[in-house]
Amino acid sequence: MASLGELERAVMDLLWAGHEAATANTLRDLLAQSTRAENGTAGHEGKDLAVTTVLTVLSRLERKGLVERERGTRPHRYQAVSSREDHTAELMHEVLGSAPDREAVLARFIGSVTDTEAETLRKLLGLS
Amino acid sequence: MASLGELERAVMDLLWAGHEAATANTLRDLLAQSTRAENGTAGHEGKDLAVTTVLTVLSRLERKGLVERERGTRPHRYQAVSSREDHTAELMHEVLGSAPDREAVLARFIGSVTDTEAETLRKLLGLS
DNA sequence: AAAGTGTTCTACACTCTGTAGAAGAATCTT
DNA sequence: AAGATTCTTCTACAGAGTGTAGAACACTTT
Repeated sequence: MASLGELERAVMDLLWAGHEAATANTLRDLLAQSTRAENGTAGHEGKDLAVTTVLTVLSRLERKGLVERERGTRPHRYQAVSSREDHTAELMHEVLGSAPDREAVLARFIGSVTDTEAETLRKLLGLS
Repeated sequence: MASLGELERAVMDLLWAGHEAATANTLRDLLAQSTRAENGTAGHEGKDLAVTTVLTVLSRLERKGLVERERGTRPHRYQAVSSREDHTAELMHEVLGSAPDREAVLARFIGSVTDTEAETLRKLLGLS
């Protein structure tokens, strides 16, 4: 139910990062910037997308339930429905649920978690 | 890097379930069976796929690194590269890694885990 | 009302997936 | 060994999802 294209992902990342509601134009600019950053500023300057492109993507993200838009204000403002953390955690549950033997999956999962993460988990599970 | 179509998924499920290496034909039969099962045996009888269809899917799964084939034997035999549990756990890690703040994601994740699962996790982490 | 700004519709190319026929390769039969 | 049978590979196509954007329509502002 959830799988994002590259651009969709980039947009979500922006919305998640500066979590104020943003307009399509703002996002277009931010996208241009990040692309530019990736290519080390040299030549190849970040390809600026058309605003309509961004709008299309935003509509699709809205349809997917990841983005919400304020239709009241004139330049519509968009924002992520849930935080990146919530969304990611939800995804993890979805994946976990896709296997019949969840416990077994958890075992494997824990097996390859970093030490810090294990510590975090212990803390979280200890208090409950 | 991993996202399966419906049929691809069905094939993987079969390979994961009866984890002997299977031939395309066997799989085709099993697929027909499971489809039939789903539709309650009445009319609509499970649509039998062409063997070539199954082979195509298997090739794609091989390309994706999920399936391995024995080319020695004549009817080639296919098997899953890793167990469903390993694969699922790996996927979970992939998802987890897709967010910058893993610890935060883990917190949310733990927050909505069932009691049994929490218990399992505690055991695995050596609490209790 | 005209100009400017923003949004929706429509469209097209490309990739992925389901689906399978045609053609080529290996194996089995007699 | 030739023919029949079985299996695999190539090629193809349709439908969905995604990136991309122009054209047309709607709202604001002056």
